[in-house]
Amino acid sequence: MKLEKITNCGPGPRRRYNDACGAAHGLELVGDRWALLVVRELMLGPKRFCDLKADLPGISANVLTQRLEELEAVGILTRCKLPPPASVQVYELTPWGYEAEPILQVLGRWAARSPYHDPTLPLTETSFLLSLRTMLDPARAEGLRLTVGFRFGAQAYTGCLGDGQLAIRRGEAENPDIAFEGAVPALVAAVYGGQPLSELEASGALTVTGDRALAARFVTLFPLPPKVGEEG
Amino acid sequence: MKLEKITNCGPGPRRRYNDACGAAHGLELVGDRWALLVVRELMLGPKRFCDLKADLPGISANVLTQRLEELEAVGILTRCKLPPPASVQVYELTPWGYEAEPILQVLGRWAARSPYHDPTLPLTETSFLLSLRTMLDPARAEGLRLTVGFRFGAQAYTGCLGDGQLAIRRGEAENPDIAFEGAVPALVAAVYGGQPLSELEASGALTVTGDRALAARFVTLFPLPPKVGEEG
DNA sequence: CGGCATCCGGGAAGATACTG
DNA sequence: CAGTATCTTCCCGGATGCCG
Repeated sequence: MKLEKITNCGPGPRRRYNDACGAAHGLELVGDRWALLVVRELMLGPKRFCDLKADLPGISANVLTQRLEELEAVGILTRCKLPPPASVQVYELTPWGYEAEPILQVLGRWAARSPYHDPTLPLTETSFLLSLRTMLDPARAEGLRLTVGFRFGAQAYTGCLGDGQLAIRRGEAENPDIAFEGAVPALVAAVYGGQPLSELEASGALTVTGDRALAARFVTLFPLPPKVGEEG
Repeated sequence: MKLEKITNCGPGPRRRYNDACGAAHGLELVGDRWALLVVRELMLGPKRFCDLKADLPGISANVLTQRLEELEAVGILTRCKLPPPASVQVYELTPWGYEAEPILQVLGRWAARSPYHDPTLPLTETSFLLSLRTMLDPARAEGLRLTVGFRFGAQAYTGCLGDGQLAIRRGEAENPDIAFEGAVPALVAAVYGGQPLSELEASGALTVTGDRALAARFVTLFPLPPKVGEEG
């Protein structure tokens, strides 16, 4: 039963598009419901089944199982065991899987202009950090080099800004120029809501350490595109 | 019943992702089966229902109706009547809808590296011409300015290459530097298969007019990305 | 003929319970 | 924790028919 699934890579003949267009093939690869969001959640590094399930509220275990099988069968991710003593099974994107990030970026940038986009919905740590990479304005970041630490509860991330790009990895920053600690919605308010850092700190939602003027500038580097109908 | 559909824009609550991530919202907008391919087929200008259905082999009339309703409800396309004497109803992308082209490009470029991509499947005129825009290598086109005519049976298209970009519109070219006439697969063979124009002309599959040396250079401007596993 | 509604079968998605 | 089994619901795709 599992062997059958692996041998027919991708959807059955019924669900193929029979179209040489690359975009059509892309939809066969990651166009199934939840598939691209699974890829998104793995974009900052491997995760285990339960964390994926927790970070994709609404997905059911059997659908997640099926998507992971399909994405593995076509070479977008691999199932691997962490070395002892962890020895847990995790799912990790292949190099080609990591190359899917521009899909998330272009789709996200375009959809952010939608009148029906609701930015008040919940956001995972991964998708917030990826959104920073997406929305970073290279012009505003011109000539700026810095290391930034993020801490959301237990998990820490490190961002390195330079050459108009923002690299992000899991783990504590070594000697960050600035660091943020708090929940995702607080950082969203600062970066996308334009709420002053001082207010968020006063309310206890966010803790900022390091060069505070630099932090205030950092959160302005990520302009949202104008909504449809507004000038732009 | 139709009003219900229009008032709940996008999928029902069950099928929403409940995720503020732009990519997730993008999937709610164009993530349904066939939706993005409908957008693709409209990318070079408005089309009528029957032509859409013919250009998307496999889609059924009711699904096409449903996708057109949904895409109209969220503002990606509009249903409009051509002026008399044509007076036919056509579907046309909104300006925001046309801005979805980079999604097709990024998805297509990424999926072209897939080991399972089958370039021998049929390709519509629209998706072939869009693929030229996608795959154009600005470095190879450096300093090149030309007008190119395409004719596939009844329909003609005009391409304008300049500044490392290729603009394409429907209609006969005025004074093209080069022109191709034939079926899509013949042009595919020339551009992506590396088959010499002379061979294709000898077999009668393709007719080339204008500056033949320029035509031979033109078809080399669209390199395919390396497959996964090959260097690149 | 173009556009759309209706009905039906198959299959994918979703929810829940259960197992190694 | 990492899935599997089962059941239900809903969507997709095909066929048919209505109506302008």
